[in-house]
Amino acid sequence: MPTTDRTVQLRKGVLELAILAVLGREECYSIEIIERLDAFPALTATPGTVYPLLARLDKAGLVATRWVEAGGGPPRKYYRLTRDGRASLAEGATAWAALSSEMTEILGEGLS
Amino acid sequence: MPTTDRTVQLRKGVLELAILAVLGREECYSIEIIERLDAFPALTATPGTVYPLLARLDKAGLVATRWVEAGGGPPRKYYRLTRDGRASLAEGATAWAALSSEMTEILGEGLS
DNA sequence: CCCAGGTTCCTTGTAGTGCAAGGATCCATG
DNA sequence: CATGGATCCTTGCACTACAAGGAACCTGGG
Repeated sequence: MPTTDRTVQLRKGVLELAILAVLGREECYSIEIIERLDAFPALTATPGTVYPLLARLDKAGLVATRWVEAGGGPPRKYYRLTRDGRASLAEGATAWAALSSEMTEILGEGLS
Repeated sequence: MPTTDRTVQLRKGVLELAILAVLGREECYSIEIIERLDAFPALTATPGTVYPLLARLDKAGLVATRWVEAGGGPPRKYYRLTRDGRASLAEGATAWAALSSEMTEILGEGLS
């Protein structure tokens, strides 16, 4: 699915939550995160989107990082959730559930 | 539910679709739209958000407007969906369904 | 007659987000 | 040593949500 203008707008603010979810499962470095997201067509993101977002999460204390040497390339910066990050993920999942359920309802009414 | 920073971000781009859905059910004027949205806590919007959004929809040809005299106040500007607006609502509903299903999946994986 | 208040419309300025484009660094290989 | 791949990051633009505030219209009381 191409990145239409609509999906661009729909995804605003959602990517942060998606990235927290990816990191909730496993510690990852940036390009790994991008690849995991790429498995979900509606959540595909480019480095230009992901890097600033990770920097924001780091600054906010939701993720922590460590450098890991990698054979055949520069070291990789691994990101993992902090305690605050896990709490934020849980909160976000709740907020998402509410939004999702209300959108389903209003869309059901409107499409009649 | 207060308008936390998270819900603000989650809603980006979603309000347009919600408004199209409201208008899909019935022709409304601005304040009526705001009231309908207010019935959904995660979708509450202020006039400062809704007016520019309606202007964008009008400019894009997704809605059409007409003035209706109202006793006890200034005339009301009623908005209704155009054919393009209905098509956009249908497209948006599809995009939303995809996003929603993928978010549910990735959140399920991440919250383990 | 007029002004106070409710209803409706709209604009402006700020902060936050997604993204394309491009640049910098490190390592292995030829 | 130069080329290429992998990894990291920054900059600038367009778009969105929102708070704050302003303008026009009508009714009803003094």
